[in-house]
Amino acid sequence: MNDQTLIPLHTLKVSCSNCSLRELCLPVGLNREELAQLDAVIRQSRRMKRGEFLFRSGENFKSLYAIRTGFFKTCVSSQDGREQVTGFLMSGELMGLDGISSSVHGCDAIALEDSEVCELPFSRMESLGRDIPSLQHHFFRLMSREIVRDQNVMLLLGNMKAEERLAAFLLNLSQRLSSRGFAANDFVLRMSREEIGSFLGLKLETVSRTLSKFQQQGWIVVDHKHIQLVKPDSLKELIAGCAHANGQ
Amino acid sequence: MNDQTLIPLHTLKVSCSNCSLRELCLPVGLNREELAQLDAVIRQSRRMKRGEFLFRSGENFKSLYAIRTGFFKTCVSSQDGREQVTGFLMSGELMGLDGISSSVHGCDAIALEDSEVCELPFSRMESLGRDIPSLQHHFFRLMSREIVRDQNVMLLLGNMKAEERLAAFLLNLSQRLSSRGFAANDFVLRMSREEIGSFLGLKLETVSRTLSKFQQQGWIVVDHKHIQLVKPDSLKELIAGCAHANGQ
DNA sequence: AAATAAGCTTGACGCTTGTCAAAGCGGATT
DNA sequence: AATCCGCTTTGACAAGCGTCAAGCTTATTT
Repeated sequence: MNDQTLIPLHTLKVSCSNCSLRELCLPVGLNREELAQLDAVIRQSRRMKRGEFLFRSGENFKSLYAIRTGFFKTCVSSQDGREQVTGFLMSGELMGLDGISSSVHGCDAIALEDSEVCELPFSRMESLGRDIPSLQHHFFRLMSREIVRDQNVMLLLGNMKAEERLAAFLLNLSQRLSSRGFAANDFVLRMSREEIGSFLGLKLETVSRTLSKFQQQGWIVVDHKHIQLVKPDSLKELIAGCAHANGQ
Repeated sequence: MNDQTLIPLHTLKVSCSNCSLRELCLPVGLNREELAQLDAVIRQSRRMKRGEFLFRSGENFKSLYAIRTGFFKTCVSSQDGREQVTGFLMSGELMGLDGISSSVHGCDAIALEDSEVCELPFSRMESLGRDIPSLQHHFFRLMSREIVRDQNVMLLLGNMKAEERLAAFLLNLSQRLSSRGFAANDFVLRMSREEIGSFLGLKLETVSRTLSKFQQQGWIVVDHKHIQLVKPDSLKELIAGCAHANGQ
């Protein structure tokens, strides 16, 4: 349900020298001068350890963050300690868009593995957008894409049963990983069963049971966090009829 | 969960001559020339009958629509006929933001009562934004606000029980109506029980039963679509601890 | 005005999922 | 290498909500 990358990452060389994120999540089609302007605005990348907060709900919003490498979750927490995971994000995806509306971050962003992000100071990106129309348009598209993603999650949470939710979740991960050049049917989950459950509106026991059920049916192989999709088509059948549920 | 109005509507006179929506959902702080530019871009208002589609999922996206008067729902429909209502929208609120990402509308927008909307051609708004920074910033804020709203709905669907969902729903409607100058505790629902249920991830019978339960407890009075909140504080207690659930 | 349809309420029942509990496993730490 | 702790799995049971069905009210049609 989350893929904000416009160009396939594996087709590009990532320049590690100065963390210019334009290869990762910014549009192609800029001329040399525009790229130079962009480079001047994008800050050095920041390295993060697993478990570290990139930002917290309530902090002042100044920047968007693009994931260079690694894996994050975003979540809103309630006063009594319950947390709702609102997304799992991987390389090339953007975090912090919800902070623009009130100049305060509306969620926490937490690294689920050692990661590297690029900081995009928003007000400078905004003014750069006025000089570079295609950049401005790209930001509107990114924000709209986030809205579409969220609506798909609403569909999932409002209409689907546990098995359908988990199938949609696995297929979405698979699709996003494969678009980044990783194996589509063999991957390692970066999040716990509890975090999956929070995202899908299920309890961790239900997640565990449902994964076991898929395995018993020979559709997947579960070895702790290592997942293999043996019969992805069976998973797809499960969510056939649930439009849009299979990611974008 | 949805209030995209930046200035209280009831403090403003709505100029009915030419549907300039700037009073409704566009920012204050523009000078005379900027307002003239805006007026040139905003199209005549369009009147709609109850049940009419403003746009449909899959249609080409060209414009955003601001509600001048009336009430809408937006929903995504699945292939097998199930529908998920993704929002209920009232005057001053904006529809169509999800279409920017792919140039195709991602949901249906349907009038729930006779309504009037203003069309905002997006590409012209986009270029106008480059000339008027505060307008550009306002659009980013509107889109971000929609993301925050959607995340709150995810929290509702993922974490809350039927009673909590319905309490949050009623209080959110109440708050948005009162910010428009209507009574906060006495209003008429424009949507059916089934549509409420679709939005809240519940079946219509559960919506009906839960409303009856609230009434039995003396918290509300239900007379078909006419709702009175007798003890709104009791509803608020119900969702205390569900952060952000009470709208923005 | 009668007839029909659509929406709403309420009850009985069953399924899905949550809750509580116990035990297994693996990774981290010392 | 041994111990501890967190995560996961699995079972038994309960609760909440969905499903099915009947009857009701209101709105629409003829």
